[in-house]
Amino acid sequence: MKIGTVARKSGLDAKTIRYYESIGLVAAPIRSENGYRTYSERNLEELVFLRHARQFGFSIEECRGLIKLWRNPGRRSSQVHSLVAQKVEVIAVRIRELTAMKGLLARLLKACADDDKPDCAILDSLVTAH
Amino acid sequence: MKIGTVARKSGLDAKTIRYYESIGLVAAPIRSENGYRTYSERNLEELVFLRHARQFGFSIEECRGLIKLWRNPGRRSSQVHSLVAQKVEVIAVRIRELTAMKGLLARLLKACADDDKPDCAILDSLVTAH
DNA sequence: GCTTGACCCTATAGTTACTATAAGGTTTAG
DNA sequence: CTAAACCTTATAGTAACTATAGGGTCAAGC
Repeated sequence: MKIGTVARKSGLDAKTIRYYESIGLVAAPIRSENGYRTYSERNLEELVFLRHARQFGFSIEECRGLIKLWRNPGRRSSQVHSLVAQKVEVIAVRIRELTAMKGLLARLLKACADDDKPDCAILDSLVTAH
Repeated sequence: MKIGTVARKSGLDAKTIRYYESIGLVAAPIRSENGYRTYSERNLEELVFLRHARQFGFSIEECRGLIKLWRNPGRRSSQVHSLVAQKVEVIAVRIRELTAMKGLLARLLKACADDDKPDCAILDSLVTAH
């Protein structure tokens, strides 16, 4: 399989795949005579794994850890559980932050006249406190 | 006021203030004889405005627009209203995305045995589909 | 007069996770 | 034979800082 094919099958961009290789997140695949990267099914599987992990919000460095666990038969499922539980907590915090932000902005929106005059409660709020 | 003082008063880091100046987001303040930046109350007000706008999730470029509006007596409050309404929508989308992510991860957490054995439903899910 | 510590300055590189660009080589369909 | 669709590398750009190196300034205390 050439890079375009694994790109389509894995759902990752070819450039992203080369990038992952350049930072050592995935092993370099073998090359065909003309220098093209040639991927195996196992390579593809790894890329799919990475796409999913990234979609779940894991950073590249966290993905490194996940792959290590995945490749390690001596792992304990509790290790994975703990990683994911932590991630859920981080996401929950971010959601709370964004919800608060949205609430404040929505309040400002209501206070703003939304007309042709320059007076604007939103700008006023930004100058003073929130 | 020297940079350390406006930093404390505005809630921005001194480095951030220099950075904002370097990208032209705020005007360069006058310098004292020894080359130190000297800030006026108006400078401080602008930095406070920026901190608030950034906290509300506006990008640097959006902040540029907000400051322009703020400084423009011929503005219409509807212009500001529209900018903020758009931002609220973006935040709402992000919250929905994160909520979906969190839901999926929480489901995986429940499926994982969380014990000393290597078998892990989370890793399995990452390999196949989500 | 000298040191110490808290300031201030600039310039440059690093961060995250790609994305874009330049400038080329290869393969395949018509 | 050529044009499109691939593939290659190396380098720079993105957002919004943050860190580092390597220095200058200033006030207080001995």
